Amino acid sequence: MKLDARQIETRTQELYEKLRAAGLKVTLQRLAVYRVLLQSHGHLTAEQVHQAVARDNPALSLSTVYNVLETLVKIGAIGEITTDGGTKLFDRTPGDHHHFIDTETGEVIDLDDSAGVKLDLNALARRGFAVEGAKLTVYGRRKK
Amino acid sequence: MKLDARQIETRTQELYEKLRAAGLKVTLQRLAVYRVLLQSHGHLTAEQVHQAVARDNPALSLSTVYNVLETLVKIGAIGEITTDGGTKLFDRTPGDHHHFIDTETGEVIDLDDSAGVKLDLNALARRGFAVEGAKLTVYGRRKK
DNA sequence: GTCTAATTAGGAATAATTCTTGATTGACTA
DNA sequence: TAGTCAATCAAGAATTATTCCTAATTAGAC
Ligand SMILES: [Mn+2]
Ligand SMILES: [Mn+2]
Ligand SMILES: [Zn+2]
Ligand SMILES: [Zn+2]
Repeated sequence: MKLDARQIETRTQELYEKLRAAGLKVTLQRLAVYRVLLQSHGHLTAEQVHQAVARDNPALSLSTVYNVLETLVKIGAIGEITTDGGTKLFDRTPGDHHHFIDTETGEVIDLDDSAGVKLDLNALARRGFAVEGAKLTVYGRRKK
Repeated sequence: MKLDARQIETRTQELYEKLRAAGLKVTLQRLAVYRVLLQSHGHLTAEQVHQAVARDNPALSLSTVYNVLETLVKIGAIGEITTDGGTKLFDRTPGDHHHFIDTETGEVIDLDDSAGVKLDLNALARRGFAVEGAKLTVYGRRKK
């Protein structure tokens, strides 16, 4: 699912705020990398980000992409997930949320609250596990 | 949680059967690597397996450890998980199951059925997702 | 015991990520 | 608006986990 123009605008404003709040500079490189993620389907490798960024901005180096992505993760502007194969993906959406991975296409889809995943970890707490967070990955095929 | 001697014996028999069923040879290296995992707390990196194996078997090379682990995964004798940091861990227990990761110690603990995790994915199916499997990772601290 | 395909040891190759360093620049100041 | 400087960036080297390659060894069939 792609974001519409309005959502991208809102998220871009948020980036300015988060950078300022962290005392970091607003640079062309940070904006470019962030926008690539916002405009994507949601989950990209560093290399994919670099390629997409390079279309408009061929001078932006891969190590800068890594640098910027790390910074954006640190200030909570984006997220980061690691798939079973070990591939690291940068995630348009920060914060804990669940994923569906299509076993045929490899596509990664966010499962937000409306997706209807019911997860109850209360019994864990009663057994001495202090739960701080949880990540679920569902595998299968998306029909139609 | 470590396995007791009886469980290790049973699992070792299973390895013989799985290797035979797959038409593969029973080698000293395969037995040694498998036993290290059975005797561990459950989840080890390839390097940790190599170090543990090297105590009794210093000639067993790291590339053989990788080879053997891959074979054991392929025949379903062990499992493989990738943590959020990207670390690949080989898992004494094959098949889909959930994990708890202690955010303080890094320890990985299996959550079997008795742990009381309740997961309901039926609503997903109604929304066009054909579920084949699911992996949950819970983060937090184990008390006491 | 012989034979042969499977397996192993050792090292080279690969690939993703991180590190290092000198050049560049965003943002504050006057 | 220009000066200043710490923050940031580009480029490439280094690192590290994993995979690949190949000649020597060996399990298991006969
Ligand atoms: Mn997401
Ligand atoms: Mn397990
Ligand atoms: Zn996501
Ligand atoms: Zn496990």
